[in-house]
Amino acid sequence: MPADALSAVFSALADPTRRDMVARLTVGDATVNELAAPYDVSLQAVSKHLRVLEDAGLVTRSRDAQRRPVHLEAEVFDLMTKWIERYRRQAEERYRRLDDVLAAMPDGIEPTPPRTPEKQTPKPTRRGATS
Amino acid sequence: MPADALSAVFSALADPTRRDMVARLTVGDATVNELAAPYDVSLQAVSKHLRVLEDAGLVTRSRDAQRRPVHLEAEVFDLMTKWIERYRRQAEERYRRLDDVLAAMPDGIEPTPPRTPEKQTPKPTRRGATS
DNA sequence: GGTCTTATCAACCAATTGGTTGATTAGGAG
DNA sequence: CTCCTAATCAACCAATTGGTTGATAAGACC
Repeated sequence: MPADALSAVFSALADPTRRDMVARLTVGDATVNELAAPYDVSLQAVSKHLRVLEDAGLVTRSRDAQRRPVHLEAEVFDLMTKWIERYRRQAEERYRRLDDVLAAMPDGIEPTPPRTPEKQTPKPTRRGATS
Repeated sequence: MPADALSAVFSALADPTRRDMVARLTVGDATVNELAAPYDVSLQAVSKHLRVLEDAGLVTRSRDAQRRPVHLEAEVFDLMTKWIERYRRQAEERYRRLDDVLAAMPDGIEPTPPRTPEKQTPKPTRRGATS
């Protein structure tokens, strides 16, 4: 039940069984029983997994008599993809720039290392944990 | 400590503080103290977060006197991206096909709904949980 | 040598998680 | 109405998680 959406999605997919169910659902909607079939766990456990996926917005459930077909909401993937790509690109960009600097550098001079040496932010008390 | 790499990565990024640290590290390597500065938690807590990120292969730590600079390993992102893209594409492909079928359909006939109606897999006992 | 800084290890704690079993709801079939 | 099927709710349990404090290790500084 993490408040923010991104945490919920990552957390939901951190479980191999749940990832497996998502994979299964790309093939088409399925009932809880159908989803449970491959796994050696109780139906209730599967039900719980589905709730996690639902809370994360990865699946929705509709109604068909006493069955509750589960449907994959692929759009949520975009949330993750965006987050990942953003920082991946940023990190790669950084290396590219660093490589350029090193390449352009005449041998023997000190390059001001990329380790962010400057500020040390004294940071107030903190130990008492205000929140 | 999930055994499989993908679970470890997803799990590591399921925490907003840890995602934040990853974001910070795209700018450049940092020491534990530098990483801890923005957060209102103990240094030990940050140390633990870093261990989770390290176990997931998202960061590595080197040595610089008594400092342990943390370095982002952006390649691991690919693991996730691959998994996500695979199933996202699969899901989108499925809808595309479904749309085609519906579009090609003359009005008024029963389209065999996309809800995977066929097999019901009797599945043996199961309730006793063998593993 | 002592002491300050940087960081980890160790024990503990409350909350969450993934699983269980048992009871219950909801709807179709006899 | 009674029974069967599909699924959820509820209570419980062990393991994991994110946090804490206290002690310790490893170097630099004087």
